[in-house]
Amino acid sequence: MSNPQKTTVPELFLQPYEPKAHEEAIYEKWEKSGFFNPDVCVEAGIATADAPTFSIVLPPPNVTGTLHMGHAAMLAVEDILVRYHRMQGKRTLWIPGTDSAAIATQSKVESLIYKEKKLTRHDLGREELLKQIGEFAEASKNTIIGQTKRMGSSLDWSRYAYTLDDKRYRAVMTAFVNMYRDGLIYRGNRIVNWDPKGQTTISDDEIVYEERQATLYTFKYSPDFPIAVATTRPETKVGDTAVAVHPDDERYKQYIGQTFEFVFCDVPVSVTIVADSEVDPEFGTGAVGVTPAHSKIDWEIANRAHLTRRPQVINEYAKMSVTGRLNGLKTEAARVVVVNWLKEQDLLMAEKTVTQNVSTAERTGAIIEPLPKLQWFIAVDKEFTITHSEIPGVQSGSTVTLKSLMVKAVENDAINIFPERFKRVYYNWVANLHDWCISRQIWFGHRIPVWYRNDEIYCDVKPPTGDGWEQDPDTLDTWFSSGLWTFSTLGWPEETADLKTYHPTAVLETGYDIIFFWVARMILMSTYHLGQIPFRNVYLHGLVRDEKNRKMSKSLGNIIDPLDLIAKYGADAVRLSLIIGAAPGNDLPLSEQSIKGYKNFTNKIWNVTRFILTHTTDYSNEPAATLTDRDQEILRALQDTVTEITNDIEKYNLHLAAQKAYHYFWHELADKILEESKPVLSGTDSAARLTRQQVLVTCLTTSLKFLHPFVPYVTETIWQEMPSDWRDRDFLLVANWPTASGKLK
RNA sequence: GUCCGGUUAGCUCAGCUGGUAGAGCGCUACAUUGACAUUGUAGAGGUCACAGGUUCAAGUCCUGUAUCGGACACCA
Repeated sequence: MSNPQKTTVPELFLQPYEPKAHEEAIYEKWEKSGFFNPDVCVEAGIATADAPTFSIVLPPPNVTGTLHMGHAAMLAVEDILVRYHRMQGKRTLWIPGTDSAAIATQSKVESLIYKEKKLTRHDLGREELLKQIGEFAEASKNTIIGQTKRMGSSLDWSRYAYTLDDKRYRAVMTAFVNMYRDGLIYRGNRIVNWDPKGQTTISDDEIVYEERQATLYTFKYSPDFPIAVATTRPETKVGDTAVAVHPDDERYKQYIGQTFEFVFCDVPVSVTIVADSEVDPEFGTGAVGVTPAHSKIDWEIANRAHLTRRPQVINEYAKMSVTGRLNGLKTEAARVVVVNWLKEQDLLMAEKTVTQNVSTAERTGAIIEPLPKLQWFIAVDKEFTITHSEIPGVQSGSTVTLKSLMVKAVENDAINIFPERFKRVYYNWVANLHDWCISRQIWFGHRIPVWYRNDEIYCDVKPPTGDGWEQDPDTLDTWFSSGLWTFSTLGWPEETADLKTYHPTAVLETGYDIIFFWVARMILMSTYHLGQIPFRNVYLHGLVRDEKNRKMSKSLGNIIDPLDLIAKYGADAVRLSLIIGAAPGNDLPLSEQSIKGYKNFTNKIWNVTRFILTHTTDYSNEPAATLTDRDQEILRALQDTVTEITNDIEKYNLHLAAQKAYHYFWHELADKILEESKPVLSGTDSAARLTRQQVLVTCLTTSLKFLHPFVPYVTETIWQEMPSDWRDRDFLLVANWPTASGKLK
């Protein structure tokens, strides 16, 4: 028979729970345990060597500064998933990393240097600028890692990756070379989005459309020109080479094929009338002035009409480069000059105010100037043979395009998206996708592995031998390397054990605003390079807004620093506030008051523990008398709660799971069960007293387990203080998740 | 133009496969040196935007209307 162990209530429970006093120490203990690393868990027998795996790569924060609430939400969601699956005994891996974020970081550092020293990157030179950016990135990286740890994130730091480190560099170079050899990366002279302020090309996704008022001018090129055209940009008309009309338009049919020569505002211009069925005869005059060098659509019209002459009349600084009075003027100034000239010549027929969407660069705010440039592109519509495919619905050896791979991976439910409605958004984007311009005229990033010598071109991971080779000066779009992230972090292109074990990853969790930039590109890269999907599930969280439901922004001054909140209320409370009430894909307003409420909850857990410890100093876990009816009822309710929470987590309804865990613990266990247990515990029926003690201990340990993914710090702090025979493992971090059926202990 | 989402308690939002509504904060009254005032008990407060429809039964499914918001595309 057992000797009831005599325990005492640890002293720290006599004080209210103070997160600050415990959180950092607990995180250190976790790190020291090594259990964030699945290899250690296997060695320690916590996970079996053949246990199922669960892996997530952390969306790497940019090394541009510090973490914001969006990052905090992301970390909370991912950590909950990871902790849950780790407790399920899976080989669970969550890989941390940071992103060099090419343009974002370079422009930030450039502006800092300019503010301090009034120096530009050209004053510093490539090497010096890169050195300073490197230092900035390093400092920023350390800040971010520190903040990430404060949130309680159980990341395997031994596998930390940085997009510019040596391993990732190799991956990026290899990816480029492979795609180049398959003909999927090509160099082409095409209209690109040129950012005159940033002096670089940008992708379609880095454009922000701004609605502005503009004037639509209808005019004739010269007095004897037979067709009037309309434009909001008269200054570009000096670069026109054609007027396109619909082939069936009776008004203009007779002119098709004719060429007209004239001088337009000092510039000699030659315009041919061409037929193009894309032209809408109902719109405007039914005729389009074609400026092939300064409009994507016009470039394509010129292609279809086989027009080879495409004079560039605007340069990289958004200034005119032509003969005559317009030369050297900025486009806006040139527009005024041209309009005045049209008026003088009596060629202007109408002016109309219209609202139009102006393309601006997301990063610099400059108005995008479409320019023809020799750049590197990824061909998304080009057919090729996929040698190896594990993608459902795609046979090895079949003919595919990158676009078709991107569609198939989602279409066949190989990849699930939560919430599902974003699938449509995804398809929509893929359908509208054009060849992706991947070269950037900035210095910070992965330099393109291509060298030139006279007419020779060399592309390989390693530089060519011999003299006279010059490397392409451009770097790659940051999303090129980000697209490789699920497998570059696992050691690709080496065939590592990690890659075999943890890819495809289980979940990709990120904000819905980043689905195109990143999610789509990871699918592209992974299906092409590995013949695998990058992840089985996509969980999209919403934007964190302030309590008035406004976006957090610098200009509104409503940015909340997660670290301030953690200092005030503890990481657990911050995590709960970012989960409860936040359905996937929906924005969530963050109010400090609710965080305060959740801090109270952590104290509630603390005090329930204290109560149970106080009443179980003579506790014995020997099976004694049979459970009372009420005891059994309590255990059944506990069982049901475990089942519901487990199901909700499995379905990625973390907000429901957290809500239920919270509600059960406070309003069932604390408010009802504890209250009604008081007379039992102080009563004379010793058998009933003993079984109730056992039931309460079961309720507590089980609750700590299912609460742990949500509020890891307070639950682990308590776990560490509990009598050892109440625990199945020394760390709650790796304790066994309560089973949904069977006995609870 | 195409697509999508919201409209539920004073505020901010949950509510999965349909069964006479929930949380946090706020409000009212009472209690309390008793695990916890970072508290407890009780309570007020909602015709779940509106109108039709399906159903024994509809915030929950269907149709339409209003209104707010978002994404994408874009024509000169």
